[in-house]
Amino acid sequence: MTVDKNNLKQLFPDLEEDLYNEIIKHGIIKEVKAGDTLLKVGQTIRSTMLILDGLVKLYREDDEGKEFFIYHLDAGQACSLSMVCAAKHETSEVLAKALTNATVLAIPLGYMDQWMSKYKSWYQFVITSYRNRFEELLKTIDAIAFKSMDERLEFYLKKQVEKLGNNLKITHQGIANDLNSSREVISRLLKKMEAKNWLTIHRNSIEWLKKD
Amino acid sequence: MTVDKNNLKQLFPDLEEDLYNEIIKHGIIKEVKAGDTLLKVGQTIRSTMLILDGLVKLYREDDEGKEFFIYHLDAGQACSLSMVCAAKHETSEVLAKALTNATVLAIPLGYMDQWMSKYKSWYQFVITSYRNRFEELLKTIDAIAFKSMDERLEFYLKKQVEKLGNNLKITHQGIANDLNSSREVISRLLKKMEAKNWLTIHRNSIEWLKKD
DNA sequence: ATGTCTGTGTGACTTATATCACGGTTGCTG
DNA sequence: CAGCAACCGTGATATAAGTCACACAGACAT
Repeated sequence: MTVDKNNLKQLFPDLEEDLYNEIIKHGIIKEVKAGDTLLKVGQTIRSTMLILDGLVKLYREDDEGKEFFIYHLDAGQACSLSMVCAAKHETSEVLAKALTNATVLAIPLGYMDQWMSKYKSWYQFVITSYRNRFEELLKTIDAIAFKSMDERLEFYLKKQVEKLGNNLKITHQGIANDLNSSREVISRLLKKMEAKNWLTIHRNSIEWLKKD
Repeated sequence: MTVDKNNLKQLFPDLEEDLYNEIIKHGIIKEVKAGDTLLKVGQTIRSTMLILDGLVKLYREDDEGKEFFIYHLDAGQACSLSMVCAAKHETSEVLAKALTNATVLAIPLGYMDQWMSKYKSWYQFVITSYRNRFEELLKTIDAIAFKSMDERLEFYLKKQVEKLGNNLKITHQGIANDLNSSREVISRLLKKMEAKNWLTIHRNSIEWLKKD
């Protein structure tokens, strides 16, 4: 995949003309396959990443390697963490995995700083990015602090449907991992939701029916 | 309380000379009393806040008004959320309360933008602030996603001790609220910790003994 | 078709946490 | 001092979630 200016404008509107040119000039395109790890916990970050295509999943990892899903990044978004870490030459605190084949644009960290003072739109973009990620994190906290498993499951499925469509190719075990629960619990809860006609369960997939 | 440059330099090192002058010139000092609310959920934010003195507690609120503690801000820190919200004229997502009497410096949001491109040190400060808050949030997520109540309580008490000293003036109910648990549970867990000589329980206060 | 692997369904059980219902203590206030 | 309110301790019980054990079903290779 290649990037041209129109392409960029669609994904990242409201940037300055010159900035698009710079991005095209200095950004390094990377293609990753579904399932690939984009960012490991503890990895030093040398560039900011803009998602051009595909869907990326962010996880938090615990000591024993259990992966807790925190949020998605999709085309037109930036990995705020990579921004902030990059700016301080620090290491990653999260795990990022491509859920689908994806294309990302890596911006070497030098430009990040430079553009920040040179282009007001870049500064706006970074700040907005941050705010959005922060909000996602707060929503995640709400879910685990205040909600029970069935509500969290509903919330989770809705997020998936929003990004991936009504037909989710996912296993019960996969959901359990993302929510840091266990397969049996998820299976039983899904059963209840099926009884309420919110969804239908198939092998290796779930079809979401509920509207609102 | 008033601010002079030396004062500022101690609290916020590594900023440019001119920037200190601007901060003093344009910042508005606000004194708040212990227990006061600095920021309500849903409130529109018009300025960025720098904490000059005292300790502020940040909460996330649920639909029924339950308050879940997320992190502290103390002197020398900035409310990142106020920064990001300010930049977009948006409303607050969190609740901030002064735990002690506190002094904050409000920077009208216009300067926030201006300084961002004018002073590299300001940009660095904002980004660093962000990163730190983000990390706190991730730690909070770790705690609730992966840990059990006793571990969370320990983690919580340690954070309090770090900020407030070994003698915590707090009730069991207060802790329960912060952790979104119930008084009885906290009482019982504290009992166990007392048996392990980690702390001693007094009426209205807890004395932390554990070293490491 | 046979075996094997992965995904799913389900009952029985354990455990952590929440809730209920008390009773006791401290300390303030009229 | 009486009375009240806030704080704390504790047993009984309820509930949600996690764990264990096992059975079964579809997919796929040999």
